[in-house]
Amino acid sequence: MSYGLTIKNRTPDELRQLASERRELAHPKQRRTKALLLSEARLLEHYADLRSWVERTRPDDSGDDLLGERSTIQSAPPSEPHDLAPFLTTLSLRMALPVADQHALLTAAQLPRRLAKGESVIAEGEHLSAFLLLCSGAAHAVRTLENGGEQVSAFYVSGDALNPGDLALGRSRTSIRTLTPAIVIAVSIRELGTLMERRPAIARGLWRETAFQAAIQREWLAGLGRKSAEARLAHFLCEVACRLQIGGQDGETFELPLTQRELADILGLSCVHVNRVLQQLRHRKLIDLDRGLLTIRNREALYRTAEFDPAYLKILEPPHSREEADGSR
Amino acid sequence: MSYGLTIKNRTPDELRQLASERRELAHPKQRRTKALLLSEARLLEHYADLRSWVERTRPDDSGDDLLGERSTIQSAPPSEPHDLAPFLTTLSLRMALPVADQHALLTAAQLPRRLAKGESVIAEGEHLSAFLLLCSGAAHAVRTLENGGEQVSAFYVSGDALNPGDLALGRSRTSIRTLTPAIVIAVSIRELGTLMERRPAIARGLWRETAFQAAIQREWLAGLGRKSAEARLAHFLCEVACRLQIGGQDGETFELPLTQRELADILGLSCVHVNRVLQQLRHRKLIDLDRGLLTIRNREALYRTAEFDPAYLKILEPPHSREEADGSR
DNA sequence: CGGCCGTTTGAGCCACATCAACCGGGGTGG
DNA sequence: CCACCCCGGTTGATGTGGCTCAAACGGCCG
Repeated sequence: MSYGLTIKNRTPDELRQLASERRELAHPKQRRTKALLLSEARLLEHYADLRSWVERTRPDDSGDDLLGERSTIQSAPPSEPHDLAPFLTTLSLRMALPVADQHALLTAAQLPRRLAKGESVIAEGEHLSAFLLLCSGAAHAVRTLENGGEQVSAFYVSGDALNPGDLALGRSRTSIRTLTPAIVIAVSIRELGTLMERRPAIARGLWRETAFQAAIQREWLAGLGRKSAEARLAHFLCEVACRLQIGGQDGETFELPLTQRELADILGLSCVHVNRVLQQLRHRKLIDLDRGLLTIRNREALYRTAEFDPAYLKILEPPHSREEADGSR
Repeated sequence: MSYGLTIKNRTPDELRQLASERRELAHPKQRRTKALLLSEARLLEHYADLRSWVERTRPDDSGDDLLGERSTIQSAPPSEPHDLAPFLTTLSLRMALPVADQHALLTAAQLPRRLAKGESVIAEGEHLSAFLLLCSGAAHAVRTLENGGEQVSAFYVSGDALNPGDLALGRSRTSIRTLTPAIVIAVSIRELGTLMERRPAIARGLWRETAFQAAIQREWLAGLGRKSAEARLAHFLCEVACRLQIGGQDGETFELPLTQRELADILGLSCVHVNRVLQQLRHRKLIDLDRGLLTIRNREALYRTAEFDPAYLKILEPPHSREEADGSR
C-alpha cells in the first residue's frame, strides 16, 4: 500500500534506477532473497515501461486512427528484460484497440500486482471485481471435480486476458492460478463500465478476446474428445509455441513452466502417461524438454502428428476497421 | 426471393391466415409433402409473431428502460405452436438487451430462413457474413478431423446465437449443421456494425452470449477430460434440460433430436458405448429415451451422477445494470 | 416386400489408468 | 557441511474403460 503510493510518484527513470539497485543487491544473496529482489526489480521495470509508454503515446490521443494499430507496436519501448511487447500485441492485434483506447484502458488500470508462483488469482466461484491482464509469467484456469480430479480449461501466457468471459457473466466456476511468478494488471469493473460507455472499441475488444479464447477451447475440445494422447500433447506444444511467437517471443525454444502433473490436467491424462508420451516425442526427435525448457526440433513433423493448423490463432482484421477513435470527450 | 417480397408486405394476421391454410392443406397429404407444408406454416407463423412483437413494442422505444427486461417477456404474444419465448429470453436475459435494443436488432434482421434437417448453416472455414440466431429447431457445431472423426463443440437449441464468437474473429473452424428443420434469423455483419456503434448494449450483449457459450464449453472440457462416460452423458442431458427450461420449455420431458452417433460425437465416445451407457441410465431409472423423446425420471439422482450444478447456466444480473438505452439518435 | 438407417448385443483388444518403486536434485534443518 | 526429505521425473507390472469389429434386429419409407 504505502509502497504503492511511493512508486506512483516516481518518474519512469527513477523507477528503472530503483530496479537496477535491486538487481545489484540481488547478486550476492541466497537463492530465496535473490528471487524476491529480482522479481521486485521486474515489477518496477514493468511499471516504468508502462508509464513511459503511456506518456509517450498520450499526445496522439485522438489524432491518428488508421495507422494506429501498427504504430503501436513500433512505439513500444525496447526495454530488454521486461518486454511490453506481448502485452501490447494483445491489446492492438487481438483486441483490435486503437492506440487511444489502449491508452485509456491502461491509464484506468491499478498498479501492477506481483504474484508468487502457485498463487490463486481468482478463486472458484468468487465474485469478480476487475478485469485482469497477465503482463508476465504464466497461469492456468482450473476446474476441480468432486473426486479430486482437476481439469485445466485454459493456459495463459504474457499478454493474455485472464478472465474476459467470466467478466461478462459476473462469476466463474474455475479458479485461476499462477504457474510462475507473475505480474498482473487490473482494471476495476466499475472503471471498465464507464470506459466501455465512452469507448465502444473496448467492449468490442473484450468480446474479441473472449472469442479468441473460446476458439482455443474448441481446439482443446476436439483434442480431448477425438485425438490420441500423443496428438493432444503435440498440439498443446504447438499452440503454446505459436502463441508465444505471436507475442514476440522465440517460438523454437522457450520456457514451459509446467510439471508433468499440470500437463496431465491440461490434456486429460495421467501424469505417468504424459511422461511416456513425452519420451515418445523426444525419441522421435520432435522435441526436447528438459527442466522446463522446451525446444522444438522438428516443427514440421510436430505439426503433422498434432494435426495442428495455426490458422485459428491468427486473427483476421476486425470486420469493420474503418473505426473512429471518437476521442475521450 | 420473390416469395420473400410477397410475404414482407402482409400483415401478421394475413400471414397467420396463410399459415393455417397450409396446415389444412397438409392434412391429407403424404408424409413428405405434409412435413414441407407444416414447416412452411411454422415459418409463416414465426414471422407473423415476430412482426406483431416488433409492432407492439415499437412505441416503447426510448421510453421505459429499467423495467424493460421483464416487461419484454410478458409482452410476447401467446402464440401457441410457435413460441417466441426462448428467443426473447435469450435476448433479454442472456444478452441483457433493453427492449429498445432488442427491437433494433430484430428490425435489422433479414427474413427468417427455413433450413431442412441436416443442412449446413455455416461451412468450415467459411467467411462469415451475418449474425445468426436460431429461432426454432436444434443445431450443433462440428469439427471434423483428418481421420474422419468428428467432435461436436456446441449444441444449440431455440434461442441460442449460432456464432457469436466466430463473428468477432471473422471465421470459424467448425461447421454448423441443423439437427432438425430449423428457422434462423440473420443480421448481416454490416448492419450489425452500424447497430453496435449506436447501441453499445448490443456489443455487450454479443460479448455476454459469447461468454455464456464459452462457459458451457468449459464444462464440456471438464467432462471430456476427467469424467466417466456415464457422468458425461448424464451431464449433457442435465444441461440440455436446464437450457430448455430456462427458455420456457418443459425440462422433464422433451425432444432430444440426436442419434446415438451424434451423442457420441458430443461426448467423445463411440456410438456403441453411448448405447450401453444409455441403457445403464435407463436401468437405473434415471431417464427414459425413446425415439428421440427424453424423460427425466429422477432428476436428483441424475444430477448427482453427472456432478451437475446448474449455476453456470443461470446468468447473474449484468454487472452495471443502471444502463441508459441512450436512444437511437 | 426390400433396403436403409439407427439401435442393440457380443467378443476381443488396446490405450491409458493405477499402483508401486526408484531416482536425482535442490532446499532445509541439524 | 552433511544428512535428510520432498517433489518431480522415470520405469515396470497389472487392471480396465471404452474402442473396434461384426452381426442381428426393428421401424420407416419407397
